[in-house]
Amino acid sequence: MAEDSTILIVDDEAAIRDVVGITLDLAGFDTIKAANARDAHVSIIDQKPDLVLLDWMLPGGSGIELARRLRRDEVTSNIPIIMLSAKASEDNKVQGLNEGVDDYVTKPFSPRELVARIKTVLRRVNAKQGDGHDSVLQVFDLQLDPTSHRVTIEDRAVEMGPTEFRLLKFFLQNQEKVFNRDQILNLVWGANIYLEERTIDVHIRRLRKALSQVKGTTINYSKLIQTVRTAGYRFSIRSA
Amino acid sequence: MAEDSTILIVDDEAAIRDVVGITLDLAGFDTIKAANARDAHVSIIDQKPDLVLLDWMLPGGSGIELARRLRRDEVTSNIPIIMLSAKASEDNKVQGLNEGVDDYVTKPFSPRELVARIKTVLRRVNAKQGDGHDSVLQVFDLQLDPTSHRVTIEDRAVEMGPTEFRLLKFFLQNQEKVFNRDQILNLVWGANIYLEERTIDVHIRRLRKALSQVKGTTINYSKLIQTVRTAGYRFSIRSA
DNA sequence: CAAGTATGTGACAGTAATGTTACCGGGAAG
DNA sequence: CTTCCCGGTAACATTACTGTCACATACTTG
Repeated sequence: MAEDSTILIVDDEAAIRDVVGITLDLAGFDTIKAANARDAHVSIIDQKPDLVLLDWMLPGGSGIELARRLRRDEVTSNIPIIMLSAKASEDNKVQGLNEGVDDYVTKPFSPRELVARIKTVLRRVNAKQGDGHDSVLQVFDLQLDPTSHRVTIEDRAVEMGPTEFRLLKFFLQNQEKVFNRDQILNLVWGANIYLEERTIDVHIRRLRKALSQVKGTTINYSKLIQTVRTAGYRFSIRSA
Repeated sequence: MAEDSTILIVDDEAAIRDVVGITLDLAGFDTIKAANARDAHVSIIDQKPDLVLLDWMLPGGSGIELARRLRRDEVTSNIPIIMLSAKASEDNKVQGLNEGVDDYVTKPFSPRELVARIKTVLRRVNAKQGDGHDSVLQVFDLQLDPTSHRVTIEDRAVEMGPTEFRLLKFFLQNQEKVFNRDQILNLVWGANIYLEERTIDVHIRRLRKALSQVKGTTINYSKLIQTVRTAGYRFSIRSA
């Protein structure tokens, strides 16, 4: 079995992150950590954990909010979520499960219980979908490898910042479809983040610039990112 | 998008109403205001706002009471509600969400956050209704794809401006029927906008020109847009 | 045919949307 | 602590679209 599954731990308290992290390490899981909803969302988009352990109480944006957002976005909608909470209230529980959360664990919990629940959820999910996971995304001679976090054109490395990487990955996974700035913000940056929409234009510019780095290619890869006036941006291999 | 949505602001403090009102005005929303639950209810019935911003604490009838009432009445039950509150307590939040409230914003909040949340809720609500709305519209070898925001004739791209795109989409959805300029103005440009009716003729011209871009087709697609003298325009396939 | 009305067409200027550059502040790395 | 990198923003530059006009053409009516 995939005991080397990666779990993202989202909690604002470092102590909890550490305790849970150690528990899961001992159980043979890989762990990533995030202290707030924004970082969590970035990590999820970026690293595609196999499961998210999500605290109900998060500063600057509740966990339930993030859960809802993850469910809505088709890229992240199949990542299972287990909610962590100090509250034993049935109301919360019902609310959480309604949001598409896979399970609900109340603090305090025993390590053994937590691990058991994680395994149960993973088994259930894996049974549903035989997953070919982080495969390399490719368009013509452009390759993006989520695992090694690397982009190449005709086997030559393309330098870009983390945000441009996530943006490109998003586009590669959602080609031929126009997204307005609002959608891009929500899907690439994450929920509960409030930025100027023009920020996107700048990152689009940076991404196009990065793709133009590699000279002498048959295809102008920066042209694949198309502006659709008043509508947003689109990644399309149809241009000529 | 329809940024001309109308928002009803319900708060007993005039200062808050003003601040929020200005914020939403700047974001391009229309606003109505109410100082208490009764006025709010009247305004909602009367003007059918697209969304209600509702203060938690209201004199003579709490906001949550109003929210509950709105949900119960079938006429108002699908109007989204965002609760405003000075209380940061999670309990309130959970209770609010259980009452069918769509989102919950605690004071103090940044204008940007408020606007973003409103947009998110509106998008979610709008998405629910119009999901079969995104199918490809086709007439002979002319295709208009709302998702990729693209028009093709025999798989070749047709360039046109945003207004021409909307116009063509409108015609494809309403074929064989004559519309006068007034109707076209209202249905394509939107209500409460005043333009010279002749403006439409110009856009019709531009659309016809765009459709003539693609040469060598069996069908002259620009001919499908027909002038009906003294009556308006009609999109009809009965002529080719 | 002439006059009157409706629509086609090309050009123009204001403006909205996007492209581009530069700067600042925060956080990580050393 | 300093340095460097990066993300977000603002300011400026550029592009593309919109709406209107003026004139041309077509149709209608008497």
